[in-house]
Amino acid sequence: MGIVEPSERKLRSDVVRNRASILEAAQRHFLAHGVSASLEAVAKEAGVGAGTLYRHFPTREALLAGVLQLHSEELVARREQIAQVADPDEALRQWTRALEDYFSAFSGLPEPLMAAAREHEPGNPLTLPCDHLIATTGEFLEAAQLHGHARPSLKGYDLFLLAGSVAWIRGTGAADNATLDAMHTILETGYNHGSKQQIERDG
Amino acid sequence: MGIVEPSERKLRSDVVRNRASILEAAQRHFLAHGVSASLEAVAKEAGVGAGTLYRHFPTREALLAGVLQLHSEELVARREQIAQVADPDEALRQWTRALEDYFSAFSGLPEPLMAAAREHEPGNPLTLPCDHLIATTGEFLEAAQLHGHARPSLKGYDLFLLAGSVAWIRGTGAADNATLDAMHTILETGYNHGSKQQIERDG
DNA sequence: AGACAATACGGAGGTAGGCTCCACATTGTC
DNA sequence: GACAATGTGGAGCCTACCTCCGTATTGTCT
Repeated sequence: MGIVEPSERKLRSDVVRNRASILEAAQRHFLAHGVSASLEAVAKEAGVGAGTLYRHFPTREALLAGVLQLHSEELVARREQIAQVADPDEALRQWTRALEDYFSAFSGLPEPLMAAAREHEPGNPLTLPCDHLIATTGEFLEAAQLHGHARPSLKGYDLFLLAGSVAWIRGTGAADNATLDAMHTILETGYNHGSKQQIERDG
Repeated sequence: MGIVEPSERKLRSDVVRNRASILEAAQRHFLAHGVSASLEAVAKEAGVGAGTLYRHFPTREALLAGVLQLHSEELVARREQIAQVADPDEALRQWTRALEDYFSAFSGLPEPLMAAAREHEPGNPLTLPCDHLIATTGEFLEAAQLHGHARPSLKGYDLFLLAGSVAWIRGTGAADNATLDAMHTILETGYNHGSKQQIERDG
């Protein structure tokens, strides 16, 4: 139906070179200064002008999405691996931890991610990956609800947000490892309770 | 030992007038645009120059602390009221909700608050109120640990951060009421579990 | 190889907000 | 009423975001 035109013209070499250079520099700056890093500094470090950066990535979110592409692929790999786990409760636990790690890649990352999950406009380049993550969370959750101990009333979105909020706390630097452990324990106890009693009754 | 000089000179009338005007305008702008509201806009609305604003409140945190003063007093009143509740679990629940509401006064408020709780430098004017809130949380928590069902391993700081992270989610607008309810349920289940079993065993 | 058209580049420049500084105005006191 | 202390305002500098367009680079076609 639609006219398909896969690379009607060959990509110019400077385009791919600059794009890679920008992504590299952005990754470094986001790591060092969080998602609010100066885009002008990124452009300078990438050796391109501001205009070039904004042509490749019109918004900060677009640049973030580009940098996160690599991380997303890692997360997909981890998903496959976790899907092999027999115990659905343990799988859900591992997935929520993986999600939290993904959110914690850069300080301040949860903010644009949660915003993208909220506003379902197709304009935001982060919306697509977010929806994918929410769906995957829902799959692990449903398995744990059917054959494990996960609270039945929950939705994948709930756990998605919860992972985001813990990642946010991590990003602020306000929580040391002991506090983080406490939060994980509370959360995992909380979302597994409710169905546990039923199972114990049925068993 | 120290030289005490309580109001060596009478406060100038323009000082108190401007201070009040600034706080009023800031309250409005923080409400409307979150804690990142433009301080120049605040100054303009207060009818003062930028210099005056910055002399009264050298940093955004100082201005925030000023605006939060009123809220803090409300929270103290609520604390007194909650302290009357007989059931320590219920008291802890109410206090964490009150804390969360306090954090949710302005969009983006949890960020500077958590930062102030982390860095224990006396320079930050938000550190003092934060420490107070953490201490109060610890008191309610200890009561619930001794005579209720609260998990023994927890610290007041853990629940403080948890309340902050839920408030942060609220501020993003990513969570509707159903999701917020789910998060509260998970959290309250989670921080009450662990001791519950001991009590049931003892009972 | 050379020329041409399409495409991309870069940085100047406009906008906005944070924060400082100091000539001037206001205020309390004597 | 005069004087010293104190406060005021906004001009001005800085940093960052983002756009625009004259110029440079690249791929293609002959």
